[in-house]
Amino acid sequence: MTSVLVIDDETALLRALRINLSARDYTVHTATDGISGLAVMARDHPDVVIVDLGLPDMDGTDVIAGIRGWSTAPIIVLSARGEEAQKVHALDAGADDYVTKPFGMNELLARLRAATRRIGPTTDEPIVDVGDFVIDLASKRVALRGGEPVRVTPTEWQLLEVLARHRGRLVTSRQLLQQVWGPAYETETHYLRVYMAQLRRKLEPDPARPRHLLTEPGMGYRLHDE
Amino acid sequence: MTSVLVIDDETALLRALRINLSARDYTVHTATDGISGLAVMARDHPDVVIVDLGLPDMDGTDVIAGIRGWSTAPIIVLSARGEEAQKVHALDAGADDYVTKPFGMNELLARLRAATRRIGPTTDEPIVDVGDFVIDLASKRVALRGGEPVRVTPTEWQLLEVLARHRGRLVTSRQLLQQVWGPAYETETHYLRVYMAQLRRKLEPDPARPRHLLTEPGMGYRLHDE
DNA sequence: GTCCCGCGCAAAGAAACCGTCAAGATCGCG
DNA sequence: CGCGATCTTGACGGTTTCTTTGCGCGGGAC
Repeated sequence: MTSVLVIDDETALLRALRINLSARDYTVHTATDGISGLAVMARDHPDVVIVDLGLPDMDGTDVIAGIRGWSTAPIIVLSARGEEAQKVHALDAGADDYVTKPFGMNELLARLRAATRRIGPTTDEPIVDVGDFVIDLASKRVALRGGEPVRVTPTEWQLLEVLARHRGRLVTSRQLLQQVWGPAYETETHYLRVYMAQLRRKLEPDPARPRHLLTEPGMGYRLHDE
Repeated sequence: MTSVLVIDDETALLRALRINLSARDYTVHTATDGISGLAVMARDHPDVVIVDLGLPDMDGTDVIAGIRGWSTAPIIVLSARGEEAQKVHALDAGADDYVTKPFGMNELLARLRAATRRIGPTTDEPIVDVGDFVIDLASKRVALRGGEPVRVTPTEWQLLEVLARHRGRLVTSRQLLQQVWGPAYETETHYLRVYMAQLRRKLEPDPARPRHLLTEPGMGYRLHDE
């Protein structure tokens, strides 16, 4: 999970950001002045920093420089003043982005996504290990426990991918058919049986008694990880 | 020296940027539409891209997506329209920054510095060694294991490069066609077969039974290393 | 106990896909 | 303008994959 440090002395804005960021599964740290902002930065090592230039105790660029002294975490600057010289100053001090108030929350969130995207694939866990076989979602590959790769057809892979993305949870037949074959095939439950059998034959140690590609009678299927 | 690609159909702006960037020791490439922009991008591999959203031939976000398919170079978007939805759209497509016209040249230059500063300490491995041959992405060269260089045509190279940048991961036919031939060729899968055969003839020890340029039937191709 | 529906299994024809060869078409260069 | 290299396009056979069909099993309803 990505953590964000917000340094701003406007408590209203601080609260708005806390609500919006928390709702999107960011961990939020806050500070209302430069000194404590730097302290929180040093203590919690957030992944991204959002800092207001108009802090009561320090000049904003000094805060940026203080962070840049030892951290390369992306810094997004907020400012009520949009003068070009100030933007240049802040960016050259080490800021990654500069947003002028008033700004739209969606824009800030998009810029935040752009900043976090750069710091690498901290995003998802693209490998699902269920015990007897391993699904690599990024590479689109499946391998048995021993490491031996397994060839799966496009349809088999799509089916497996949907199940893997819902690992452990039940996926209804309708959901699977809709995702793999399209909305028009919602009732063709027979396809599921055929392809599920093929996947089991390729992946399960004992296809007749599946341990991971489980049937939930009358409901759907579930990828059980061990 | 840092190289910048500017994609914009306003020749006045293009000239202004060329002058300003050249004066600051950037190498400047230019293009006036999306298609040629992507072509220059693929050919010259600039370090940073500045792209106008209002291009005559393509939607700006498609240009961004086309670049993001295989490159992580920073992208700065220019736009006459400053609507929030458009900003969000462009940033989520892969842009790093969004500047609304009219903008100050100093601000743009500062944002450019911020963008290039980030790619400074990149740990990119520009050489891909798959065992039987070696791909040098920086100097655009391929050589067999023995060191003997292999001549590849421009199209062959582009194809190989996309695969190399996704080394080990599956790349769908659509992705390859879009990157190499352009978005209009997404369905011409025949090209892939012809060129993949040529690459295999040149690079694989046994072209009939490829060990690295692998086909994933119905899905795409994969460059298998080691 | 019997019926019936959902499920697993196997297999075969149809359709889509892939590799290969080779003949135009096009481009760049001298 | 001519030439070679490169890119496009077409045809064909072999293979993989998808769809469809049929059959048997087993559990729950009655």
